[in-house]
Amino acid sequence: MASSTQFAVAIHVLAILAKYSSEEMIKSEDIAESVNTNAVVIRRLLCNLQQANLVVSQKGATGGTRLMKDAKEINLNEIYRAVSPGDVFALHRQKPSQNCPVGKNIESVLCHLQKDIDAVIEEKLIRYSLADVLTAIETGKTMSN
Amino acid sequence: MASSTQFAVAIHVLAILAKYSSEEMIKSEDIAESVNTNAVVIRRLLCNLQQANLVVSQKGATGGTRLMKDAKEINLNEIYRAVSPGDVFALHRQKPSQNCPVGKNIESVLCHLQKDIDAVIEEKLIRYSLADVLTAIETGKTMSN
DNA sequence: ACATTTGTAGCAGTAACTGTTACAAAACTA
DNA sequence: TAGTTTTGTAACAGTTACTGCTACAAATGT
Repeated sequence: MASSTQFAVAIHVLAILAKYSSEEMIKSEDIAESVNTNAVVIRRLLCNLQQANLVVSQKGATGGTRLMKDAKEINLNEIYRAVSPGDVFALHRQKPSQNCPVGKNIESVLCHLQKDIDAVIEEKLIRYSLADVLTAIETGKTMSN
Repeated sequence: MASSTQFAVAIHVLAILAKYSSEEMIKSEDIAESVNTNAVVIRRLLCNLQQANLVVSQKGATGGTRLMKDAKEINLNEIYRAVSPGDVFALHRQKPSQNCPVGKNIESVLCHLQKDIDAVIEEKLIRYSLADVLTAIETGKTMSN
């Protein structure tokens, strides 16, 4: 799976904002340096996070980005959904043969399974807050729910 | 995410084998027709399933593939691991800056989170058997654990 | 006016997966 | 033994998605 790094980077970005943005707006350039990527990649990601009402950005000379709410009030599921990394597994590319009893009905079963797995991921992620992540980063202890 | 269809196709293939292979070995060509893809794609997948001891194949004129154990004895986690669809989300491509306190420690936090999510998926999948899938396909009822 | 920063379009490079052809190896049939 | 069938595997083209980059308009403060 050529799965996306967006969720990982989003957590990284938000952790930086949680740690520093209460004092001043943080520039995409500075975030990019910590993440070790291009500033445009960060700005693209920040657009998604803005749409999810997790951060606010401001243009101009003194511009930058800050968290829109307290790190305790942001859970990892919100972040996950904000960057919409798609499903855990993909369904058939080509529609299965409708002549085969199995092919005819498997799609609906797989679709339900997909949602089922998605739900357990959500249940897990919702228990962790951005503040928990920051604590784990600062103390070196693992998160536990 | 360009995620793989392999898990979905694997379930499809195994459901066909569960339904039909007790009577005779099933050819990759016939499976491919139901899945609506090329026979080589199916054979590649069957190789993985063989390595996981889920199916047995035989070359030659009367060859084909059949399940290696009863559909009740195969759970979806075994199938998921057999086709190893990678992780739910990817970690950073480029190593984060080790000069930034967040960048320095985030990788280990994310890695733990990855394993954490992987574990809940496993817990969920392990509760469903291939027989459950076949029942859902044949009755139209959704699987519940 | 000028400098700075976000927002966004557009493109190249990379990586992964699917689909296809081709053919060797194995196993049965006659 | 010769011929047929099927798996196993290599090799390659096409597609898709993501990342990284350049460029520039729009906004904002000095």
